[in-house]
Amino acid sequence: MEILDKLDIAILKILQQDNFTPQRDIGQQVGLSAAAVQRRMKRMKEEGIIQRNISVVNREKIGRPITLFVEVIMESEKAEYIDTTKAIFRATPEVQQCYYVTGDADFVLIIVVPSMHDYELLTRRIFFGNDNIKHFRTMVAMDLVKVGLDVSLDTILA
Amino acid sequence: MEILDKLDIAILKILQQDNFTPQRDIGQQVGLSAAAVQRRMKRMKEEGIIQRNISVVNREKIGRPITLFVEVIMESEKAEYIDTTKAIFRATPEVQQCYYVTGDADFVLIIVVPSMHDYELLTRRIFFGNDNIKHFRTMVAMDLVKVGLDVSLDTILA
DNA sequence: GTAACAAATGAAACAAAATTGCACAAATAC
DNA sequence: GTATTTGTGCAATTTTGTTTCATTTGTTAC
Repeated sequence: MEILDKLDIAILKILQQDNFTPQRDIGQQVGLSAAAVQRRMKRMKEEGIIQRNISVVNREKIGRPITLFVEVIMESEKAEYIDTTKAIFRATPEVQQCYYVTGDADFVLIIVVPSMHDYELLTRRIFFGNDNIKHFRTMVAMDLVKVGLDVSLDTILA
Repeated sequence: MEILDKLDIAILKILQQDNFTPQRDIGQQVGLSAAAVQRRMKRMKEEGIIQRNISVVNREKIGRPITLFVEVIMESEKAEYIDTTKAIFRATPEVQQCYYVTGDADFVLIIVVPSMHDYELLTRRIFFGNDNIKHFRTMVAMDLVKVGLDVSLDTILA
């Protein structure tokens, strides 16, 4: 099976909000037994529909209050250089998210650091230390209006 | 208590990767009993250090393969207009993330949709339908190089 | 229509994990 | 020094997750 039915989606909606919800409670909400919920969760995990199960840590409370947006423009878009740069971003813990994009920029990064000073040091390491980077443009987040990895599950028919 | 010690951080590191790890296993890895792990998890949850516990759903597998970056520039930065716009973005399920930023743009959005056509329809609703939006600039993600909400916990002393 | 089959389910038994109570040890306050 | 607070491990208890199995549901073949 590869397709999701309404029950799967109802389960995912709950797990996307709180994956510590007991299977019994989920079952009650969606109209299934706990065993059925458990089997569906297992299947969706195996099929990769549920990618990960994680705790989200509050960045402010642990001393990383600065969130930054960075657009990176490369000198050359040769696959080799791009791949090297991807690997660097992937390996840098302060880079929370990295997207390779079309449009005005080549990469878009979300960076989380303790202070602007730390960001400055980071730029020296990962931007100025990389000859293939032509230019980068930084924006500082003032308000984390909405942060999550939720996917809207409303209009799914599949 | 408000401060995190080394054990808390070790626990968070594990939970950030996989919050289904049994407390017993966590305890073994960090050198605590399961009960102690459980108490620390409870405390961190209550203090908001652990913000949420969630499942991450694979966007491709459920028919939402398009990820977009949008920079939004407002006509006016009056608090009233900004707040209204924040509320709209917050309430739009396709808007997965929204940051209010300084710099060239006012908002940065990450949007997840089934197709470019759906994006076009969305832009009509949330951008063209909003007089306070002067301009927006879209970039299309070709590769989700790194996606997560992880916060680097390496250099914490606190 | 009905027989045969496959897939998914619920209930119950079972296993594993989380939670709580309690006594004790370390650190802090007085 | 003693009292107090805080955190701990262990063990008992409770809750949750997992497996088993008989039944139901839905489908296909005849």
